Amino acid sequence: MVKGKIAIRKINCSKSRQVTFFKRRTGLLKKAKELSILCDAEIGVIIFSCTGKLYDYASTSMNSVIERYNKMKQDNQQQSITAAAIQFLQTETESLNQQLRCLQECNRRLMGEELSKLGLEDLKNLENVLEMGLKNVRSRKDQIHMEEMRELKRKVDDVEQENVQLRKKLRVVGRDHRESDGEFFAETSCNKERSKMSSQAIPYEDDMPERIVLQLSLQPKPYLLDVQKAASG
Amino acid sequence: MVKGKIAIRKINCSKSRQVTFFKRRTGLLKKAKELSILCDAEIGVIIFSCTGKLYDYASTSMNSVIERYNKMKQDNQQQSITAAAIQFLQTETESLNQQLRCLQECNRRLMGEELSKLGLEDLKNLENVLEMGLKNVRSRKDQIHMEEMRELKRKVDDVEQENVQLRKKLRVVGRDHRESDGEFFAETSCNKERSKMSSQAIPYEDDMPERIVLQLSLQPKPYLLDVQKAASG
DNA sequence: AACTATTTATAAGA
DNA sequence: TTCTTATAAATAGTT
Repeated sequence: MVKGKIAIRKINCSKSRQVTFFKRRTGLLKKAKELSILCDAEIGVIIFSCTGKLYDYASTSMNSVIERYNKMKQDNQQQSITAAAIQFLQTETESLNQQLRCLQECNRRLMGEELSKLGLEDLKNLENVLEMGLKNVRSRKDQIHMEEMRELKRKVDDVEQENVQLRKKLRVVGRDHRESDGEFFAETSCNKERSKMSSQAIPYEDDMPERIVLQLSLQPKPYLLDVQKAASG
Repeated sequence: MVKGKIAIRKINCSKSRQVTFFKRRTGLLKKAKELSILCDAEIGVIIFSCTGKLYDYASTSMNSVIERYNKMKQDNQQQSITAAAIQFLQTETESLNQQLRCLQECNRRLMGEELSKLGLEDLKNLENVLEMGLKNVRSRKDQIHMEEMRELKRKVDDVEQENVQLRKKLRVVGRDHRESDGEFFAETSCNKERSKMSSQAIPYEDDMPERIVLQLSLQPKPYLLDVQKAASG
């Protein structure tokens, strides 16, 4: 615009660009200031250089300007969306806390705690639920025992089969080599015992723990503490 | 500043101020645009006229400019705080959901569901917890029964006391009035029966429900659905 | 950063 | 608001 006007397009020469940026930036901010004073306007100017440096001017304060701008643009993201997000998250958090408290109460009752507020009808229901749960747990436990037994029985059978085969082979080899020991191929008492065991169920070993511990490994304590904190906070 | 330069102070004449505002505002926005293009800068200009009208320019978008500005000013309210709030709430929500899932799993197991993943050791613990819970529930039930019984017994005693008093009074009144019926004051068979009952425990009426309903009134279904939704969303 | 030739911006008036 | 015009300001290119 002076001494030969320039085209308004990005200045390629980095050095010139830097100088022009300095001059025009100064000019722009000066003009902004003058306008705000002359016309009693609230003005904010934000400039980021291509190197990322920030230059700004605000007649009042940038926060005031931005806030006013956001207020004016009702459909604005900057505020409306974040406000909505906060609202949503707050509601969700509240609801989750409520749900947690409810579940916790339920849990405690299932563990036989805090029963004083319950009426007879509730207690009867609770008793039924617990009985059913206990039945299921025991049933599942028995199932696991049965499976383990089946597995063991299968193994014993396998080993016995192998035993029979080995004995046959030994007999053949022994005949070829003219054995001298007549006892060699007789069944040992140990073998007799095993073959008896394999033909009937292995007895159920009921190793119940000494006394009840009211802390399930599936519900660790630290977790419960966190819940308490979150619910009260 | 032409045809006689002006001082940079608020223009008193409303008309002039308005005209100057128009001219300079146009100029400022033009300069801002040119600077952004020439020097590849990100620029945002926000102008509020003294009448409250908004004029703005942003080389990219005002949200982008404001966001970048806020990011640069770490100590800013506009975003840092809301961003932190959102961050916090999101973390909290996540944690609460996690806790809910955990508690739900625990709850289901206490109700004898989803046991397939548990090992023998877990099942034993669970069984113990359920036994203990059941014991507590039954104990509480008995306690309530006992209280009710005590209450009833007390009432019976009271009524009997009253009865005795009434009988005494009647005897006095009867004597005064020369009664003719000798049977009048004898104990009735009903009275005899009652006095016997009051001196011993009322039999425990075990009205167990027909069959188990796996839904506790203290854990309503709609609530569980909500939890599922929240956990999966 | 300073100089200066010019272009721009714009105050005042219409 | 827009146009005109005289003139102040801004600034591109150079030193």
